[in-house]
Amino acid sequence: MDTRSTILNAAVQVFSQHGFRGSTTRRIADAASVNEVTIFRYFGSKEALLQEAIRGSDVSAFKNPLPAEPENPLQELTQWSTAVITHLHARSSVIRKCMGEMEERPELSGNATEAPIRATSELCTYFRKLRSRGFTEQEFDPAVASAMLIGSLFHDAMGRDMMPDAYPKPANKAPGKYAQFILRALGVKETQAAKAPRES
Amino acid sequence: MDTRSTILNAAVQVFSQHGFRGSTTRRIADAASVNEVTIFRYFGSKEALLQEAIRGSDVSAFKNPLPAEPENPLQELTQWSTAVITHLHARSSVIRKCMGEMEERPELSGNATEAPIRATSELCTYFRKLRSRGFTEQEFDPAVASAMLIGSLFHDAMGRDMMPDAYPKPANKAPGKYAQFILRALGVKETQAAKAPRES
DNA sequence: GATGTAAGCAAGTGGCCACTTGCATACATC
DNA sequence: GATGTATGCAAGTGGCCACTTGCTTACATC
Repeated sequence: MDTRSTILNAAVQVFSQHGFRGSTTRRIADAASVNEVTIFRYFGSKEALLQEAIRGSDVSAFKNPLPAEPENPLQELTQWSTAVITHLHARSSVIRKCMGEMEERPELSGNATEAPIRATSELCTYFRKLRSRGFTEQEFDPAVASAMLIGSLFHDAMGRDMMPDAYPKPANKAPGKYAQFILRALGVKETQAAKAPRES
Repeated sequence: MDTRSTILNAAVQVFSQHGFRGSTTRRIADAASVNEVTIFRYFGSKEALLQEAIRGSDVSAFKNPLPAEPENPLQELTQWSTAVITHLHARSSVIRKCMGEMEERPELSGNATEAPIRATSELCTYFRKLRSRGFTEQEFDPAVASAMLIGSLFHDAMGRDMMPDAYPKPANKAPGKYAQFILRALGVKETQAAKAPRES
């Protein structure tokens, strides 16, 4: 890996542990096993380095689309939720730091909102499709359903480490339970969702 | 108000804007309109001041109990959710900072987890009571239901300011919609919940 | 072997920070 | 009027920080 990317990776790692003010150029240099001066030669300033490091990091790069045509809602939604929660949990430190610093330094983590917004709207169209394809038997507001699922996944990914008793166990089954709960509220038939895996 | 509490309040306010490292004693002194030296005379160190300020602040003091005996689930849950979301939203800056700094400085915001844990378990027993009193017509896991409602409220309170389009509108109706959605998944009769307000 | 480039190293600069010290002022209580 | 207490003010100390400068080393390419 070349020096530039080494520094960028180290910067993200240090930032996720210490935040902006705690990410001293010395610490980043040490983490990258690079001379401190090299940082300034490449990026000019700490500000510029961290901006590039975080905006360029994969914090906001979540690519795990829901199927365009729903076939087995429970399975599809469980899989998607699991992917989302895994993604969020793996990045929980950076996300927490970004949330804490966003008001003070919006230019740093400004793009952190893109991913959740996209995920929510993606989920929303999936729910609408469930309805138009006749999977649901209840009236519901897709915006509410998607905000709630995202909220549950987010909350779980951020908080479970600190307060494990506040969430359903075991952790790896939780995404499926959230998905199932949502589908029940939409009136998606249990059988249809439960049987399908055997067919495949 | 006496000098001591003035300083404590100023400390919380500065912390909520700048985090621990950004809360310089000079800034706190200015915010409290007090000489910087006075801070050290009262608290000895910045660390001690912020610890007392945050642990003593009402971040974790949420007192808004659910009724011991459910009568009108939708109304009760809506009211409770509204109170929770209002409380969280009013303190969102401090909460975000605490979340970001908790790993690095657990002694500072260590008690921040108490409130959500208590709220979740309170909610959980309320849901159990709904079931044992025959309000529900579906099987459900109360732990999942409560984690999801808390998650939705938390996510809304933390994120709506930054990405208003990812949440149901209008904001003041959202808590009721979350509550209603949950109750629907539990199979609590719509009529019973919807009519009740007119009876009172 | 000359030249260019990437990186290290040592030292320094000015600024902010937590915290200390010594002294002055105001006020209240005896 | 003396004493104690709460606070302000000015100055300083040592440390860390972002950032700069000047020089050196290592390597690759011509």
